[in-house]
Amino acid sequence: MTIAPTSQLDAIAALEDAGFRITGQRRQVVAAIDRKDGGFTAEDIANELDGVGRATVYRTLKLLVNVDVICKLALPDGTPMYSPSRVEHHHHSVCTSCGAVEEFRDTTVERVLRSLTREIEGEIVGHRMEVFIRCQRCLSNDTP
Amino acid sequence: MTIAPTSQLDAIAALEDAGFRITGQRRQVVAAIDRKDGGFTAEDIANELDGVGRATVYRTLKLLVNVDVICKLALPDGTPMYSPSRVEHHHHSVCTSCGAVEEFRDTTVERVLRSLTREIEGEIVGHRMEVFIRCQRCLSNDTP
DNA sequence: CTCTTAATTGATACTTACTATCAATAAGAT
DNA sequence: ATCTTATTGATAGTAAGTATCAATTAAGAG
Repeated sequence: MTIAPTSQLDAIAALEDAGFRITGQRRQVVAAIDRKDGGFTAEDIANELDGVGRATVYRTLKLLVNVDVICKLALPDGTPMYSPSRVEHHHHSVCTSCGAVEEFRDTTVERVLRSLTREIEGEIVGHRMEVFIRCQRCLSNDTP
Repeated sequence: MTIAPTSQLDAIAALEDAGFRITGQRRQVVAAIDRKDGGFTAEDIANELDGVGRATVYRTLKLLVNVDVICKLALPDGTPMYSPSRVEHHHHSVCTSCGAVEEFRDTTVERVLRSLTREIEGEIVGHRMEVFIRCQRCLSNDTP
C-alpha cells in the first residue's frame, strides 16, 4: 500500500481553497502535524506549540477535519485521537497499546456499505470504522 | 430481523454471573435502561434516577458495557451514546438528527474483518463500526 | 438469623476535551 | 495604505466522566 504523503502545502492549500485565511498560527499547527506520522492528540499539538493558544489549536484541528486533511478517531474507550488523512476513502487501525495509527483502504468495506443500503432503513449519511490492534512492535515487546 | 429482547433479568444475571453484587441502585439503572428502546445518554439515566448518585450511574454503565449488556457508541462528533445490546455480533446505525439507534447484523462485516487479517500488521483485538443515517421519520419531517 | 468483611455507594473535587465570549489583532481585498 | 471582517487568546464554562474516601450494605460463614 503506497501512499502519497500529504504535505504542509496541501493542508494550507485546502484551507485556502475553502476560503479560510492563512495565519501564522494555522501554519504552525499544520507544521506540527506534519512532524507526526502516527496518531496524535490535540494536547500533543497544544503543548508543542507555545506560541499558539489552546483554543486556536482546537479550532484549527476542527477546520482541518472539515477540509479532510486530518481525521478524528477514537480509542475503544472513546479517547479522541487525530491522524493525518492521506488515503482518499480509508479506515484506521489503532494499536490499543501504543496508540499507533495506520490507514488502510479496503474495497470490501465499501462493498459492505453498499449492501447495507438494502438492510438499513433511512439514508446513509456517513460511517465510521476502526479496527483495534496490538501492533507488531507491541507484540514483540510482550515476550522479551 | 427479529430480535430477542434483553430483559431486566438477563442484565442482572449477567452482573451476578460476573461476580458483582446486586444492589438496589444497579437494579434501578437496569430498569431505567429497560424502559429505553433506542439510544440513551448517561445523563438521561442519571436525571431519571434521583435516588442514585451520578458516580454510581457511570460506574454501573461501565460495568454493563463490560458484561455486554449495553454498548457504548458515539455520534460523528464523538458525543457518547449507549444502546441496549440485544444481537450477538452487531453494529449500529445512528440517526444523526434524532439519535435513534438500531442494531444490525451483517455477516459481510465479519467477512471484511477476516480479510483484513491479511492486510493489517499485528493482531486484531477489536473493532468498531457505526453507520450514520437520517432515519425514515426524520426524512419524512424534512418535506412536510 | 446474625456476624463479618469486602464490595459498593455518594458527595465532592478533579480531569479531559472541548466550546463560548469578546475585546484586540491581523489577513487580504480594494 | 486602508478597511473590513476573520481570527486570535485569555478566560470562563460545559460535557462526560474519574478519583477519593468515609459510610453503608450485600452476601457468604457460622
